[in-house]
Amino acid sequence: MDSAYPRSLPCSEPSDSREPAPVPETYEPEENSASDSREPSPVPETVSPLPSSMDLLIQNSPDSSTSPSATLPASAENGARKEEQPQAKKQKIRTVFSQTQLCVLNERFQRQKYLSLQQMQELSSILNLSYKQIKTWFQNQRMKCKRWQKYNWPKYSHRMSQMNSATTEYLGLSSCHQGCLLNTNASGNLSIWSNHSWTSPSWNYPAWNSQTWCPQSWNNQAWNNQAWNNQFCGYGEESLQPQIQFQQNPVSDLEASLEMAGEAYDAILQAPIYYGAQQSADLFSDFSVNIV
DNA sequence: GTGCCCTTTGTA
DNA sequence: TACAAAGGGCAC
Repeated sequence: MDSAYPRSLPCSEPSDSREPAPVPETYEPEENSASDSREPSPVPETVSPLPSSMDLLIQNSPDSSTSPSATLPASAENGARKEEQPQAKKQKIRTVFSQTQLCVLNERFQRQKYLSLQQMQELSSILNLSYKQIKTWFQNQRMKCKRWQKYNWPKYSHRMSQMNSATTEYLGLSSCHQGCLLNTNASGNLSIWSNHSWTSPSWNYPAWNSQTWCPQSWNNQAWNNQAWNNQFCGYGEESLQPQIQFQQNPVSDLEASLEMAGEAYDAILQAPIYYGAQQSADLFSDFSVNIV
């Protein structure tokens, strides 16, 4: 039944939803080719916030859709190159993004649902992910948002006037498995609070149970003002586990990376622009997040 | 021709 | 069961 979502969604897709795409995505095939000039670093084993070793493989993850010949990355590269058996379906590798990666991605997504090629590349290099992964992630996030809105927003638009009940309900259905907070305290420490494994007793969409962490960057007023706020307001700090903490060096690796990007981190600092001064104050005060 | 949307696949 | 990635169709 929900097999077909309207092409124009409530998710307020930017008119330029077609992704600026200054450059054709044809790079994909090359993704694993030597001409990876675009891919900052196919991902070497340099940094690795990556939780799973698989990630390294993905970096070269070929885009079968465009290049059937592009096959197994790294591991198989041993010359074995499973030589794309015409019909050999490439094995899927499920990437498990790290908290850090998710935080940055989410932060970015909150601000921008569509990234240009360059922006994605930036992110990919910062996070040590492939462009394709970034792209896919954003794609998935957009879809998640759409579905979330489609299935849940109506309810909230309804309760707009009933903030309290909306809060309760939202908390009941929001499961931010991937959510996390970047906590920059007064002392300059940056920590990431993750809220893993929150369950959602009452989620409406089957496939959505827990993979939804929907950002507030939608033009949707109701969402901006309520849902997002509520998403966090209800979570006591006890439910937030510090996943990463950069205690001594204010300029942690992550922070440094973000600064290099000049965007992601900036996004954090600019968070208030999404809410009103008051809203952001309320929102963050609940978590003792002091943005300096 | 290229990229997005949506569905399906398949691993963790 | 969650969710990243592949597959297919469609719009521009």
